[in-house]
Amino acid sequence: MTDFGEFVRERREALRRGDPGFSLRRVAEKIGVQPSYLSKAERGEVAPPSEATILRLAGALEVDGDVLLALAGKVSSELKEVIRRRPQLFGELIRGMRDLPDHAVLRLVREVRDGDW
Amino acid sequence: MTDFGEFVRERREALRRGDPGFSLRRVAEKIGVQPSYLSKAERGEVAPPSEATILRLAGALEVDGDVLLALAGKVSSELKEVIRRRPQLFGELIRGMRDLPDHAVLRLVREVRDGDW
DNA sequence: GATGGTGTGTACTGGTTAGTATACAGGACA
DNA sequence: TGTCCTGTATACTAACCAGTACACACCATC
Repeated sequence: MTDFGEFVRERREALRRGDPGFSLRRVAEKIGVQPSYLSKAERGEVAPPSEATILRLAGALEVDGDVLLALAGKVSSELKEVIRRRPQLFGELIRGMRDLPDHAVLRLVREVRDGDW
Repeated sequence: MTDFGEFVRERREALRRGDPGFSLRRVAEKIGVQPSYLSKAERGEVAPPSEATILRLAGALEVDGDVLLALAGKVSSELKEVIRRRPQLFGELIRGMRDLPDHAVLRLVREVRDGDW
């Protein structure tokens, strides 16, 4: 699960090349944690932060929240909430899509988005 | 979140009307927990059990695992795993389906099931 | 009236989560 | 040379999680 840390560090350093405001300390301050904690999280020395902290971090680093959560081995509680409301429906749907290729999933995404419901 | 407990108790008592093997003690034994713990879980005095225990309980009571997990405020880690693999795709899909009526979701379920991929 | 079943109350626990607080060493630059 | 910034090491913690262990009181019924 240290993909999370690697990703964050690389993303932050990349941003920092263009803006010194992305030092570890400044980002830590922006998202409201101790610099030592962010340091350890980036190096995978501690488990990834909580969902709330990850989402603030995603905001600060301008990356997709769901992606950063996934790298941390988590799923947004917003998505879980949707599933929890209709568990059998979403359970079957998601299990059914497990092995579908990306393009097939994407087709459904679009079908839903441009929904003719 | 005591819907979980109520549901379990009612389901168990219903089953017990036809089969005395569904006493609290016997079910607890079957799923491998202490009777006092199952008692408290049924009355909502403790938080719902872990995912693994809930799934064994669902098996013992012959109910859908996803449904019982949902009543416990959880989502199967199997489903989370599917989402975690393609977070942006599934993130958008699920968010997009949040407010769709059941029949629309069901249509997609069928579309996936009878997949013409 | 003991035995065996039922559910429940009380007390405790080891491990995990999500961090804080503080001190430290190295480099830039004035 | 001092001071300011960088990242990191060390030590600690309050709250929560997922239970266990055991004793208790209440019924049946033999």
